[in-house]
Amino acid sequence: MKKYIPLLKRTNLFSGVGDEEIAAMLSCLQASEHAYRKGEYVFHQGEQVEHITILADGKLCVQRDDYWGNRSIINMIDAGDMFGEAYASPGSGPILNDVVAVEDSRVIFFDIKKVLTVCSSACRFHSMVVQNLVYALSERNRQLVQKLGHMSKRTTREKLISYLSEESGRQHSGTFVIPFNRQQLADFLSVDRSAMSNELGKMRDDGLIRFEKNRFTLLDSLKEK
Amino acid sequence: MKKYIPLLKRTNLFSGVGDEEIAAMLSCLQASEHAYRKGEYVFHQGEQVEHITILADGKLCVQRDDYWGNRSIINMIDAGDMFGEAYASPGSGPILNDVVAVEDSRVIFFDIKKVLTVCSSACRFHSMVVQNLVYALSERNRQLVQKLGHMSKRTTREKLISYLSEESGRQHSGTFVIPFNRQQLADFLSVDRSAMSNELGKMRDDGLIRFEKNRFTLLDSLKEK
DNA sequence: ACAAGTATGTTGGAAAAACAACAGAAAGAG
DNA sequence: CTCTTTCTGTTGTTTTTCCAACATACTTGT
Repeated sequence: MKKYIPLLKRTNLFSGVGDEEIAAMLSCLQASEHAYRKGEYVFHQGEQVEHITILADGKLCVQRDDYWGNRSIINMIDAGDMFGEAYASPGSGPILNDVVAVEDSRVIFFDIKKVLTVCSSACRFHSMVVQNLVYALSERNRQLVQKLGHMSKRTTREKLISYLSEESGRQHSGTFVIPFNRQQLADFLSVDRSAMSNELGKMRDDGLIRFEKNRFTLLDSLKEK
Repeated sequence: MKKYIPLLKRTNLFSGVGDEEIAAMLSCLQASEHAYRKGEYVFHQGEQVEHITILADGKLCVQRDDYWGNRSIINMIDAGDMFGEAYASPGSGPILNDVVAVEDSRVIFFDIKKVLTVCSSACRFHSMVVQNLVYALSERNRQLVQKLGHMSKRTTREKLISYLSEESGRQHSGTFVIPFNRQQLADFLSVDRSAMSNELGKMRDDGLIRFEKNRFTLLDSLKEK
């Protein structure tokens, strides 16, 4: 597990914690790892989650398929991101989504109870981890509210503008890469893929955006809106 | 401020903390209060939030109006609920929503930095409050994901079923009261009010639900879906 | 290089939502 | 109580999305 220390140092959860402390906490928090092939499930909907996890490598998708097969994507998880933290509270109930590997991935698990129970000795940095957890949770919170902002738009075009504008801001550039293919983007925004593809074409014709594959550029005429 | 101790004891944030400790923390966390008339704003969109707050009395609405005047309601806040906690992290940026009193209300403010900085003396229970904060944040998180679940449904009827089913489950009863009037419910689900009203009528005609004013009943024929 | 599979774009018809306008019911103020 | 305002439901029209089917482009494996 020690090979992950450089990675963990750069995560939100262990931000500000030194190498030795992380090494100590790895056992204290009962860290373990597991590899998943593309398409395998890390968590199934309805499952009781008792670990906070960090994605060491690969890419995961938090999604949910309803009874009729309509897929809804909550978000994508990249290397270094934490997930499962929303189930950190006792009595949180089962997870509402599936978490699926969209690339071959390796995941590090931490015992949720150990994280929340400040241990008596050794882990002087434990309280810092708890504080980092607060930060991460509140950030995730704001992300979800932003996503609600996109989804609350009434038309496909408005949803796209809302999402692409946020992504542009987040990446501090008018040109940026999105972590979705077309079907995934449609599932993320809860619209029909073909209709969305159509709308993207119209937006390009209207001189609002440019794109090839996953690289988008917002044009000035869009900002006047 | 001491008059609020009985109320605070029952909040998520101070759960498990005794009267004396709460009294001590009131000054430690620099608690203050403010009253709002119906229609007044507690927070404006774009404002920098530096307090965690608890609603002592009344009812608030977390909402956002876009450029064209379309209103989107994130959630309602009842007495005893906490809000603003998503802005607990430094560098969280400004709040994305308005928080408006929909009834005359009283709000208690706590300095966010004081909550997160464990003080040296006195507050033995401070770390418990931080832990409570983790629980509250993760619960809010799950709530937001549930709301995303409703909004990701494609038709107004599906959104209504999704929301009403959740509310029924939350209140452990097939008959329950929702905290919205029709316009608010429409803004919450991001649909047109008149179309929603229409759909509710059809659902009643189809024998799926009954309702008068804000009291809804889910009928058995709905559960076969 | 080729074939098979996957991703993206395009179209037309069916279904649903948005919008606008209005009528009746309920709530609140004086 | 009466008047005013707000809330809710209804209808018809317009706009948008959904869906299904297909064509083309791109990937991947061999």
